[in-house]
Amino acid sequence: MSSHQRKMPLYVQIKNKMIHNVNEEIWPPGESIPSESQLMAQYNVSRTTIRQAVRDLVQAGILETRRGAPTKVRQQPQENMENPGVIHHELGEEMAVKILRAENRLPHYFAKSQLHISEDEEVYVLERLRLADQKPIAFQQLFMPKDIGEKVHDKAEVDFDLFPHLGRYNIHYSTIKENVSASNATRYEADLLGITPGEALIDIERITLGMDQQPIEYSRTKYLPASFHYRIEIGS
Amino acid sequence: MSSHQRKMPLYVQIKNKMIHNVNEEIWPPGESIPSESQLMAQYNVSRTTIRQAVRDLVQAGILETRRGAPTKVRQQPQENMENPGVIHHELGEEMAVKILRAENRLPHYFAKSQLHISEDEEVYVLERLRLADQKPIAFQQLFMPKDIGEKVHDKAEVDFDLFPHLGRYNIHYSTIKENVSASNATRYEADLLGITPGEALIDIERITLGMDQQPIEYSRTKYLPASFHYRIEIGS
DNA sequence: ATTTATTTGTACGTATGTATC
DNA sequence: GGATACATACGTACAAATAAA
Repeated sequence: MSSHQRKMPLYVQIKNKMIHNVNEEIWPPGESIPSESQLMAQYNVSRTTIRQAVRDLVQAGILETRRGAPTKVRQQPQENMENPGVIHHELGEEMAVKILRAENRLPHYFAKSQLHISEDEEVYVLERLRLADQKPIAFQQLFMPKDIGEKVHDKAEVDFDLFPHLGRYNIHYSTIKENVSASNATRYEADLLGITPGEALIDIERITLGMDQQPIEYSRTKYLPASFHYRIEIGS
Repeated sequence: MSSHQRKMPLYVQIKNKMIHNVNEEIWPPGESIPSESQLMAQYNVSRTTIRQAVRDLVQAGILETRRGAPTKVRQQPQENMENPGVIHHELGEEMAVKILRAENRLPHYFAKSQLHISEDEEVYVLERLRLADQKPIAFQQLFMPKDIGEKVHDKAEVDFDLFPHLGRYNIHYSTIKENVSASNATRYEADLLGITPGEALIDIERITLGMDQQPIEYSRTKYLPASFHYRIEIGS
C-alpha cells in the first residue's frame, strides 16, 4: 500500500481494496462478497466504515445489495467505459463490401442540395451492398463532392467505413448527423438484399460535416434489422 | 402528508420535505440550507438521518456540500440532464395519450428479467397509444417495478414522458440505453395505429437505470416513421 | 408451513478530524 | 485564534427481508 493511501479516509482505502478484489476476480462477477460482519473483522473497522465503502461501490455500479441477501458483484460492470454513446454494430463474422455503382454524375437534385453543391457541378455517387458471411445485410447510397469521392474511390470496395481513408488526405469530420427511421423494402431493395418486398428496414440518413462545416458526405443506408444494432447510451 | 408517507423510512420522509422546500423555493437556488444541527432540532431526528437524506439529494444533484461550509441548493438542478445529441421528435400539433392497459401483473418473464425483478414479484405494465392530432402515431409497452409504477399511475394518461413526474418522488435516472430497430407492424399493432399490417415501424427498446444503477423502466415503443424523427448528432 | 439464523437497512448516540468563515 | 459546519469513525439496537433448517 502506498503512503499515498495512508492519509486517505479509511473507507476510501477499504473501497480501493474492494475494487482490487473485484478487478482481480478474487470476488468473481455474480458472486457474493463477505458479509458486513466478516468484512468488519477482516479489515478491523466499524460497520459504518464498511457500509460507506459498499455504498459508494453500489453507486458506482460495481456491487449490488439486496436487503436480507448477501451483497454481490455485478455481472457486467458498465462494460465499455469509453462509449461515445452511439454504437453501430453489424452482426456477422466475415464482413465484406460489394460495389453496385461508382461514378460521377450530374443529375441528383436532392443529394446535391444536401451537400450544398451547385446545380452544374458533378457529384460522386456510390451504391454498395454490405455483406456479412456472404449474405447482404445492408444497401447504401452515398454521395460526396466529386473531389472527395475520387480520393476514396479505390477503397470503396475494401472498407465500408471510408472516413479513416479520408483522414490520410487530411480530411476529417467535425459533426455527424444521423436520422434513424424505418422503411419498407422496395422491390429493388428486396431483390438486392434477398428478402421480400415490404419487409422493415432500419433506414439511416447521414450527413457528415468537415472541419470547415461543409458537408463531405450524404448517405442513406438500409439495414436488415436482424443484422444490425443501433444503440444509444445517454448518461454515465 | 399522506399516510402513505408515514410508513416510509424517516430519512426518506425528511428527504421529501427537503425536496418540497427546494421545489417551493423555501430554500431558493444557490442559497444555504439550515445546518445539520438545526435540521436535527427542526425535524427532531439524529444526525445520521439528516445526513442520509442530504447525501441522497447531493447524489441526485439537488444539493451541494462542501466540508466546513454550509450546504447549498444547486443553481441548475440537472436541467439539461437530457440530450447530449439525441433528439426524439414527435410530429404533430395536438399531442395526447391513450391508455390501453395499466395494471400490476405477475407473468412477464422477459420484462422482469430486464428489470432484475424476481419471478414471484409483480411488475407494473402499461400499454399506451401516442396520439398526434387525434391520430395514433405510436404504440408503447412499458414495464416498471410495481412500487415505481404506482407513483406514475395517475399521470400515465396525461404525459407520455413519465420521468419528470418521478423526479418529484426523487427518482432520477442515471443512464438510458436505447436500441433502435425497425419492424413490420403486426395485425394487432396495425389495427391500433390505423395502418395496414406489415408497414415498417421504428422500434425503440429502452432500459432506464436509476441513480442506484437499478433498472426503473423497460419499454418498447413503435412509431410511425412519418410521424417521428430520431436524430443523433455526434461532435460539436 | 414455521421457525431460526443470517444479512442488510434504519436510527440513535458520541467523539474527533478538518475545512471554512 | 475561535466558532461553525461538514466529514469520518466508533459503538449500539432494532427492523425487515432473505435463506436455510
